[in-house]
This record gives sequence, structure tokens and C-alpha cells, in this order.
Amino acid sequence: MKTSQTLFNQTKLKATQARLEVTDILLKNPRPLSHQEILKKLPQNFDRVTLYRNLNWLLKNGLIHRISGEDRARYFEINHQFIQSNEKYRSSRKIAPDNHLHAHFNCQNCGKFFCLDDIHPKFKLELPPKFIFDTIELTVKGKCSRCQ
Amino acid sequence: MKTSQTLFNQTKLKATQARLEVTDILLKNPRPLSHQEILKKLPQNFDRVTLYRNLNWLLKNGLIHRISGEDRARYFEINHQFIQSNEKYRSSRKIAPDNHLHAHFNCQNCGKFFCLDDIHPKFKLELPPKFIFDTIELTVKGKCSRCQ
DNA sequence: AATTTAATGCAACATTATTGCAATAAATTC
DNA sequence: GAATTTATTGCAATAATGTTGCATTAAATT
Repeated sequence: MKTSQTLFNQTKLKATQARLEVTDILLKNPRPLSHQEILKKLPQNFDRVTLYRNLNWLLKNGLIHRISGEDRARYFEINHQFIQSNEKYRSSRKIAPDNHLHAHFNCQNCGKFFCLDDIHPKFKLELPPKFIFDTIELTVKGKCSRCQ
Repeated sequence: MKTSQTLFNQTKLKATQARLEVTDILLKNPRPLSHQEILKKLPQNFDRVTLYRNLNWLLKNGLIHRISGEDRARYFEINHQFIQSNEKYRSSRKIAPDNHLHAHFNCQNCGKFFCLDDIHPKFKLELPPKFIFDTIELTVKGKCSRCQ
């Protein structure tokens, strides 16, 4: 398992203690976590605003993804594309590419997200005139095994 | 264009003035609207809590869909499946069926949703053990023609 | 070491949505 | 059709999530 320290070392991005701690948590977790869930895993005195700001910074710099839950909270996960892509590739763009489809399951009861790695939908993407494409989100909703 | 009055007449659902007004607005609009947008289209004195409650009621009874925006707001649209399905079909279930895939475009700038009626993805849906399926959401994100 | 720049911590604020409860409207029973 | 029961509405208060302002601290640069 890659650590946040080696990840930051490979980039020109500035590491701080807070960023390393937050990134480590997301690296360790197989599913997107809410701000609240991440805060619980951080040291007791970790400031919640600092967490919000660091999550926004990580998002802006392409290290993580963000998805909006049915429960109005946002959920965050490591951008594996960023981690896998090499330095050369990354340095050619300010923001890491983020346009592949990665499906999730979202529990309508507990709000948790789960990654569905086996879903690879095929379709023709046609947008109205002058609409600009960025990403696609495919979310399956229902009840997770613990909530049924 | 079907009116909310005829829609309610075809069901056993109780119509109130407020429900008819809200439903009429959603019937007239081709794209999902936020609570705020709907409130603006209603008479000035329409209570915002009543709108929240009516939207939740319409959702529970299957007349509308709800999607969560990137902006943490919820957007509402008429459930065309409900409207098209006949009385017999509807009365056999308390909640109208809602498991077809209907794709949307979500503008990352203004937050507006647009329906993408031409997208029909094909994929095999495999969920982890004991997960219960309800609906699928496919959302394309980017900038709409007015925000680029 | 001095200076500039960026990050943090705390308080206040913003937005969206829900809950409690009295008042009103609608449906049901007699 | 009046009396009773049930559901809905309107207003105030509260909840949950997230952002902004600003002084302090830490980090990077000169």
C-alpha cells in the first residue's frame, strides 16, 4: 500500500502534516468517506474547517474524487488514476484527468457509498449543443447488506 | 399537456390546492427543478415548508423523482412512468416503480439539471451479496451552454 | 536571518432541509 | 348536514453540512 508521503514525494504538490494525514486515511479506505467519517478517523484535535479546506485542496489538485450523496453530504475517495499516472503525465496538466466512469452503490438508508468496480457501461455520449463534458457518474441506489 | 387535476383524478391520491399547484409546475417543466426554483414559480405567499412537505409526499407516492445536485440541493421532476402507467398497474403497488435509467446533465457552474433522453447505457448490473437494488442514476457533469 | 507566502484554528455565517405544534381544512361518521 | 376524526398548512425553531473572515502560526523563498 502506497503511503501519502511517497505519493506527495512523487509530485510537486506541497505536503503538510494535515494533508498527509487526510490522504493516508483515504488511501487506506476502499470506499468513499464523508467529511464526518474522515474526521472521526483523524486525531481528536483535528480542526473540522481545516479538513474541509484540505479536502477541497486535494480535490482541486486531482488527488481525490468527490461525489454527492442522497443525504446531502459529500463523499471523498482517492483518485486511483492520479496515483497510477506517472510524473510526466501529471505535470502536463494542472488538474489530473478525471473522465473515466467509476460506478458506485449508494445506500438509501445509511448513506454509505461502495465502489462497483465491475460495471462498465457502454453508451454513446451525446450532449446538447455547446455543452461541455467533464465527468460521468453512475450511481446504483438501494440498500446495502447491513441496512436491508 | 396533462394537467395535475386530471392526473390526480385518475388516482386514489388525495389532491390539495398546494399539491395541484406544485405538480402543475413540474408537469410544465422539461427539466428537474430545485426547491428554490419551484418556490419562485408558486404564488408569493406559498409557504416554503409546505413545499418541502409536498415534494416529499409526491416523492413517497411515486409522482416525482428526486436527484441530488453537486450543490447539495435536491432537484425534482415528474415521474413520466407514473403518468403513463395505467390505474390498474399503479394500484397494484403502493409506490410506483422507479427503476429505469434516465440520464441527466448537471452543470457544475449553475447547478441546473437537464434531461438526456438519448442516452441508453447497456451494462450488466452485479451487486455485492445481499445488496438490494432500487434505482440507477447516470449523471454527466460539465458546463451547460449558458455557463461555459 | 529577514521577508514573503501559505496553512491553520476559531468564530461567525450561509444554505438547504426537517421538526414541533397550534390553527385550519378536508374527509368521514352519525 | 352537523359533529367528529383525520390530514394539511403556516410559522418558529432546530438540524446538518459547508464556507468565509481574520488573526496566528508554519513553511518556503530571498
